[in-house]
Amino acid sequence: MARPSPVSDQVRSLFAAEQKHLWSIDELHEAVVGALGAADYSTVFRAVTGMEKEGSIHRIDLGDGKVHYEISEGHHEHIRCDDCGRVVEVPGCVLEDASTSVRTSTGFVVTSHQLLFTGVCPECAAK
Amino acid sequence: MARPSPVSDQVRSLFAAEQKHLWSIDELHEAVVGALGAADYSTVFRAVTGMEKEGSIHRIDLGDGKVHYEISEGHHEHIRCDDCGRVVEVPGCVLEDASTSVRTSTGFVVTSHQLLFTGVCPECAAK
DNA sequence: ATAAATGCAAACGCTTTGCGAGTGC
DNA sequence: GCACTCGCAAAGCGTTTGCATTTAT
Repeated sequence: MARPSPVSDQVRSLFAAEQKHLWSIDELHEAVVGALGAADYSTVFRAVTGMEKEGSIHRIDLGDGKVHYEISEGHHEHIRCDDCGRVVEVPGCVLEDASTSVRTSTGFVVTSHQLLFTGVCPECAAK
Repeated sequence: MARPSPVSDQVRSLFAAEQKHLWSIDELHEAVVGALGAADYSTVFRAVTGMEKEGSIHRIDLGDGKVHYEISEGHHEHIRCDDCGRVVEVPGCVLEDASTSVRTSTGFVVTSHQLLFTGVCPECAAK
């Protein structure tokens, strides 16, 4: 019952690929165009929002006015360079049992979290 | 040399007030209009961006597409209810010495961070 | 006169949606 | 024929900016 969907498929492959883990819709669009020759931004957008509803990817807000998406497996945090804007993944979860302490202090049951460090990357520090 | 600036002053008072610590530009605008009778959104916007440059307030991104601002003193984190969207401040910094561990794992020197928990607030859990 | 604060309106950037056309099944 | 994907274009929405006006010094 499903028709071939080259654009959506390509978006999925991009997320599945190991090279990059954090994508803006724009970057995805560019990559899809590069791979398929042509693709519409809105099609990429719909593929992405579909995947988000499925739960296979989720939004990451880097505070730069653009929405980013990341594959759901392997939760982790990010750190962004104040200078060049580069974003790097912070291996491991820095917040192991913070949720219980948050629960006692606020009464909220923590379901998820998103942490963004900012700092200066080695390259920028070297300048 | 300075002219009276009722709008900017009002914005500053709002941040100085203890009642609310997290403001969207929209909310600030509404509050200023309520207090002064009239004020332009762009004027509030300019007051806010000025304060941000001064360093007296800083942006907080709650991932809802709007920019929020918060007074700089007393760094802390936030938790937002998945259900009703309510945002509550998490007392204390949950990340005491995470920065050194981040530094060893990524090489970045951490200058700041922003953490957003999401969860379910007591009221919504009661439903 | 000068410089600052403000209001108004339009531009902008990115996200989101409506709709019609194309196409496997 | 049907359901689904796609492309195109426009609408939204919040942020940002240009410009003219007002006003205290």
